[in-house]
Amino acid sequence: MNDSTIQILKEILRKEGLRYTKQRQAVWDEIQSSQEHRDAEDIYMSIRNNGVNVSRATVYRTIDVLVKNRMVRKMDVGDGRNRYEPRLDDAHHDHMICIETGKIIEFYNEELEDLQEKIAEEHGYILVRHIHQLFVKPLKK
Amino acid sequence: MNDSTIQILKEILRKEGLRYTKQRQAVWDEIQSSQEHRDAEDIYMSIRNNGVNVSRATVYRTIDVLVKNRMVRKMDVGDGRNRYEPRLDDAHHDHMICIETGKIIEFYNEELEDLQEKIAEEHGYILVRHIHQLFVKPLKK
DNA sequence: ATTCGAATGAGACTCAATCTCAAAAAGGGA
DNA sequence: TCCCTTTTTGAGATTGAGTCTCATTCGAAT
Repeated sequence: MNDSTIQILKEILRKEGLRYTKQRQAVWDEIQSSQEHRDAEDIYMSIRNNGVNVSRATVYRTIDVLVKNRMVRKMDVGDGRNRYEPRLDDAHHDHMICIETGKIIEFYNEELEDLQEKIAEEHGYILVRHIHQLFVKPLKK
Repeated sequence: MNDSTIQILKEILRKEGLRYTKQRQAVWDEIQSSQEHRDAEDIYMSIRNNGVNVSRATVYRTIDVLVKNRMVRKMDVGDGRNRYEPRLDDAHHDHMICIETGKIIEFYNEELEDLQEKIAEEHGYILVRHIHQLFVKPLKK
């Protein structure tokens, strides 16, 4: 779809020693087409509905490559199905999940990020990545 | 094993309208017997090795009750198998997981706790619970 | 165009967790 | 204690997300 991200994808595949295929392009196009937090099945079905033949195996395999190369963020919401969202070059954020409506709200807090690195260091470690989800409910009744 | 926690278990079951059985006691005894972060299979096998007949179904069902009643903490370490640890009345803590050794380190940081509540409130929500895992690697080479 | 290693896809497989339902056990009441 | 009703249990079947297999197809370098 978008010309510049096609180049980014090609670059990543080249760097990984992988070939550029229409299936890999289709997976990235599909994830990139929406800012929502979608599961693999949803992504798989959407690609098929767009007329591109692809298998679940390829969807999963491609997502792994995209996650590794920071084009896609993988998030575990605790219901057994991972969700994926495009990263592009946007800033890191965490998620807040409303336990009443299921709504997922993104947030970013610099202080929180710094604090986590500090805590890891205090224990003799360096922070590689983190999982952070706040399960919340609406304030006002 | 411990007399006072038997009463706590009985009280919870009564409150939930559930019967007190030796299987439920055995599951709680087993989880309570160690501070480690164990998976369901491990807990199941240990109970059987102690001579109590119990099924996986019962282990899972009982754990759900214990988690709901805050006697057990369920944690998702991202490898597909949930881990469980006794809560008793001990303070809340989060986890740091070393990606090189698999070691799980517990930590607690007041500032971090406060900050999370503040963030939820800023978005019009009240914090119910949270998932927070830091994936780290050793600092020194 | 040829070549050959990489990629794909259909479906088998894995494995944690859940479900089924007949049989066993708990907890009252008498 | 024995009865009776309801809950609990357990063996094994099932589910479902994700992974693996391997024969076939495809990409791209020459």
